[in-house]
Amino acid sequence: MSETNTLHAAFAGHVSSALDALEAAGALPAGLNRAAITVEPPRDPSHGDLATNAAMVLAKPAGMKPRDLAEGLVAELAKLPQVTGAEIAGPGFINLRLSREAWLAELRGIATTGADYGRSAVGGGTTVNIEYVSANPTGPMHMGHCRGAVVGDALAALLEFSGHKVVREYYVNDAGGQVDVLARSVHLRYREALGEDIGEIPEGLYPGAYLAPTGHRLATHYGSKFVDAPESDWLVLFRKEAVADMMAMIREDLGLLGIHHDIFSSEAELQAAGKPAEAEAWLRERDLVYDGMLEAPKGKTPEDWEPVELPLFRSTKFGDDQDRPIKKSDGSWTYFGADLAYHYQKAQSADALVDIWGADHAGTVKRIKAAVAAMTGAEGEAIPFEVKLVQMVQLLRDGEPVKMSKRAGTFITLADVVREVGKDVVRFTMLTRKPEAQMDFDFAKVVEASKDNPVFYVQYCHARVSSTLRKAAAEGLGPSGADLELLEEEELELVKLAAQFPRIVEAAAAAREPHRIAFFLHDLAAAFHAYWNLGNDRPEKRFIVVQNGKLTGARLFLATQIGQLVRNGLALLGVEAVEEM
RNA sequence: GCGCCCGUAGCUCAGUUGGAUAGAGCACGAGCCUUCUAAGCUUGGGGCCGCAGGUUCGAAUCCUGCCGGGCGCGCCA
Repeated sequence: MSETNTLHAAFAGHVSSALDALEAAGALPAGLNRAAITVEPPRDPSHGDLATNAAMVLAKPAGMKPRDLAEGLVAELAKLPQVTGAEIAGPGFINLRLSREAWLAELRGIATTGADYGRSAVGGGTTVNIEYVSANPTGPMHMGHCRGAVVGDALAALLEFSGHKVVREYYVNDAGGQVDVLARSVHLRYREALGEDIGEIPEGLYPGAYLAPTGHRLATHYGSKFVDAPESDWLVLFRKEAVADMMAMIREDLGLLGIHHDIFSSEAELQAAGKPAEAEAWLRERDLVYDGMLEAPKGKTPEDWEPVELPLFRSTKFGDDQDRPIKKSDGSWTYFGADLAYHYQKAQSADALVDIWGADHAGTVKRIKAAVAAMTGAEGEAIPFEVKLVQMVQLLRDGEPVKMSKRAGTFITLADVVREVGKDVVRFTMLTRKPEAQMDFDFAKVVEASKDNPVFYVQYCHARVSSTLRKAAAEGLGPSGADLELLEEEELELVKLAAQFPRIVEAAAAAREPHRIAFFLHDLAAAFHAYWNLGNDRPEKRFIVVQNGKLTGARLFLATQIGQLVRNGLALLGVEAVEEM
């Protein structure tokens, strides 16, 4: 792993060193908590290139006035060769201006590090397990699964880029009642394959035609031996076979999006291995599971409510609203009972856990967080665990909601959408909104070739760089880092924006928010296009100025690095950059 | 009834995890271009960051309580 010492990272270090110097000189008490100190570009560019709040953050614990502290810091920071201006502003900000050479050096740094620009070691090599998709193995993936799949996958790439080991995991819910339904549905298709007229698929079974091949396969393999056999003879077998086929289909769907998990964990195998039972015993020893009665749900009082004694996990002890059953009255495990053991298993081989769930499961976040806290926090700190909820996507066609009905067979699958608009459009679009906000996916808009469409806008930026380089090559010109001092103010602004990429990546990784990368790319593209447009009216501002080879070389060098940055960002999102449009 | 998410320009949304005078696109207004640097450009107006308190040097951001919208809520997955 190549660690990039980027300009922003360097300045965080410089501020820290300056504080060390003040401490050594006795001008600042030692051992103050510096966690809240930031070094970042101010919103208002007139305030300079970088600003730090260090003086304000430390003033109180140091028992000093912010300005006094700031003066000492300014004196230290002004010694740095890259700093051309350091001043105290507002309530105690320190604003720094950096030399042209400092920015040009960063531009060269992008060229040197290339595809690794933005990569960092902030993750410290810790292992993060990300569980995403985990769609029930009862049919092909539909658009409801798509967003979580993309967000999870982009997050995985982002965390890897930021110095984490990442495990991409899929939890296969192959043990519950819905896979029994699946098995029965397949049994019907099996009979169908043997020539029986099965008529209309009964209510309560999966009607999808995608089950027919499985039925046919079983018919070929087993003949008619299960046609009239009791369910107990075939249920387990049919369940297993059907799940295997469904998972093959789901993997294929995921492959269309470029998504490949490292681990597929089976709920059924987990149960067969006795993991939930182990967890229960462990929890009972600590009085975290007890036999008790659930209260009737409040608000709506169902007539069929009957209190039953069940083994309950004390999730209320960890912030949940109610204790939760881990077993049903028939003795089988609840989803939660198995999921609890599953999370414990994941925690064994990871330093942190992330789950990406659909918003419809929001109600169960507290209990699983409670479970992880209880099971991993028994001795020492509980493992860091986050559940990221992604909101639903509404499909639109020319502004009209696409009507879907599973029964009518008109639901749109993920494969349909990828086929229609392409993997890259799907992936990028899914990241153009923060995950916790609902989003519309309009088939017409996502493929529109206009600046209203962020996918196009960002790709166009990359294509423009490529076409410019092609055109220059035809003129015998190419990028060169030899005369970068010829770059002017407008070009330098572009460099300053580009140089923010590493901190955007770092912040996005820390917040587990890959969509920030997409927004940064859009900003970068906007700045690039704006610069490009200067050349419309002023030919001397174009990238290619034939009569000035040195200037052209410098500008092409800049363009090359912008293109590199777009590729780096898109790579994190799992989107391929295009050479032409 | 309870829980979670959301509420930012007319619309769709960002907002660097507490920073300075809150941003972008669309739409609207005004100019420009008639081109191959093509899938337009420049520029302007537009805000009680849902409301009210609180925390502190400082709040769109954190806390509390309301209002409004969405989702969920039993041993389903």
